[in-house]
Amino acid sequence: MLKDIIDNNENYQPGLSIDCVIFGFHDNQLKVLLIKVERANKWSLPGGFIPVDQDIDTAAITVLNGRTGVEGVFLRQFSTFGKVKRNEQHFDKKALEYLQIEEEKGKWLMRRFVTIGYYALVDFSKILPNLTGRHEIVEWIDHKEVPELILDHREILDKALDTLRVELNLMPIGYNLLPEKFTIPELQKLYETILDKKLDRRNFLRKITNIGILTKLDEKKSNVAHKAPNLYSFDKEKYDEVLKNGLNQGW
Amino acid sequence: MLKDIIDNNENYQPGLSIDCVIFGFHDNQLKVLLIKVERANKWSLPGGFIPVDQDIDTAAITVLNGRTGVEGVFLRQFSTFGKVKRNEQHFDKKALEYLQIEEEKGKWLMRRFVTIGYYALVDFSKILPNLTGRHEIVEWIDHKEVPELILDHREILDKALDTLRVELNLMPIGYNLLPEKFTIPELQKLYETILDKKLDRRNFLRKITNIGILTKLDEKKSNVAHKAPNLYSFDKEKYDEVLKNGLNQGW
DNA sequence: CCGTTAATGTGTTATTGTGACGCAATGTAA
DNA sequence: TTACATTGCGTCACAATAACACATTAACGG
Repeated sequence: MLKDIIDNNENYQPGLSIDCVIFGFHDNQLKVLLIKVERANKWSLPGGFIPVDQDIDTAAITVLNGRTGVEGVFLRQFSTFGKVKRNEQHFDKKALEYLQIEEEKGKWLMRRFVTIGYYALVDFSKILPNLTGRHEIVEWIDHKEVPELILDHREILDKALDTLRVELNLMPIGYNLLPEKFTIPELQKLYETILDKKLDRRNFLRKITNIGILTKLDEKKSNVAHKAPNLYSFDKEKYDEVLKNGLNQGW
Repeated sequence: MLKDIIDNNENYQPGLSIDCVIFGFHDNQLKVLLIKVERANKWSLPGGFIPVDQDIDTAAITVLNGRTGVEGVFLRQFSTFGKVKRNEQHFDKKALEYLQIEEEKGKWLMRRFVTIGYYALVDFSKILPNLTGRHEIVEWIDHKEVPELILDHREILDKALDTLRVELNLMPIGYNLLPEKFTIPELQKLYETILDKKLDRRNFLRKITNIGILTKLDEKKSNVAHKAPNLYSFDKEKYDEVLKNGLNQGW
């Protein structure tokens, strides 16, 4: 796969790549989709290169799709990373040998790569991790327990999380991370997890319902301990409206 | 200049550039620094290429510095633009001929360029426009009267302005756009101009002073019609604190 | 079968923030 | 001196928010 790209490197944007931070929510944890290639001992963000005949946004969708299979999800460019030494010594001679890439062609990989960071919000329940079979492991990992990552991927992940926290105040986020039907406590847990702080149940309910994007369903969650919470869904139409205009007006 | 870069194109990041949207405030107008090269009939944002041995943020500072001469100003990356056709047919044969660039070397320029957008907030009074002398015109232009721009520079400018409007709600902006001493009405005009809407004088005063980043000086503006307004300055220390923590907490 | 337990749903109150506006103070110009 | 535009300060009603009290529900253990 990588070899194919290198061998036809004139078909790809040189010195430029895309890395995706894919967020999901499960078991009251904010998870990140990470991959590990067979030979490596560090994890990395799913990423890819940019065909010269594709918009960068399209290339990002391709990367996301290749890993998750889902379409039409929330995907947003958040920052571009280009420190001089960010991928220095990442592909050394040994690595090139292993990948069966000729030294001459390998030079394409050795230069400084600038990478464009995208973050995605996906419905955890709709994603099959490890759909691979190729020489890599794909796994959802709690954002608080992310192991050492290659290159500057840790920095990229942190920046994505920062951006997500800011955006949480500007737009309704839950829609993309939760299944169609969900409970208010679940939504609150999501907010608490992202913001890493406790919120008051009752005030949260009032605030979130006042936005006017939730539809209370005539249905309760079953098979739960204690009182069964009511189910809600997002009102897509009003949701899109709020998404367009933003939440906080400020001035 | 451009010829030098092309002739030594192996020293620059291929297919990647930087464009800066430089904002200034003067005469109650939000101005943008634009340039026009001699032969062209359209204006463009100041931009440049990225030396392979420079961080992209450093390269952006270089671009800004080359145009304005100021240092240590607010400069922030806001988005990266990479549509396939964004610079199609920008450098045609005629242009290359005019620039005395060989056709072979010119190919470096002909591919799709991805550009990283930065926006800067500078103190208008400290900038000398048209410090050039080279074959280009540098000019401050009211953001409401920006003429047709090359490529997708209009889109880049619009996005910068959108970002600025959002950031205005998240952090204190005025510090970078106004001279050291300023009046509340001036600051209000700045906000009104950026947001393109009228604000109530009295509520604005209350809100802006409550942030706690302004120091009321024992000095009034002189030589003005009507009542002389008081002068203020930013309390750098508190300003930095607020800048770090943000304004609106949200949740 | 019933009381315990740990959740959810609903309501109350005090405080703060915001929008809309009144009015006096100030300095320029006629 | 007066008219006038602009600044500075204050008031009021209302909305938003934080903190908290209490009733309701359903599983579970005895």
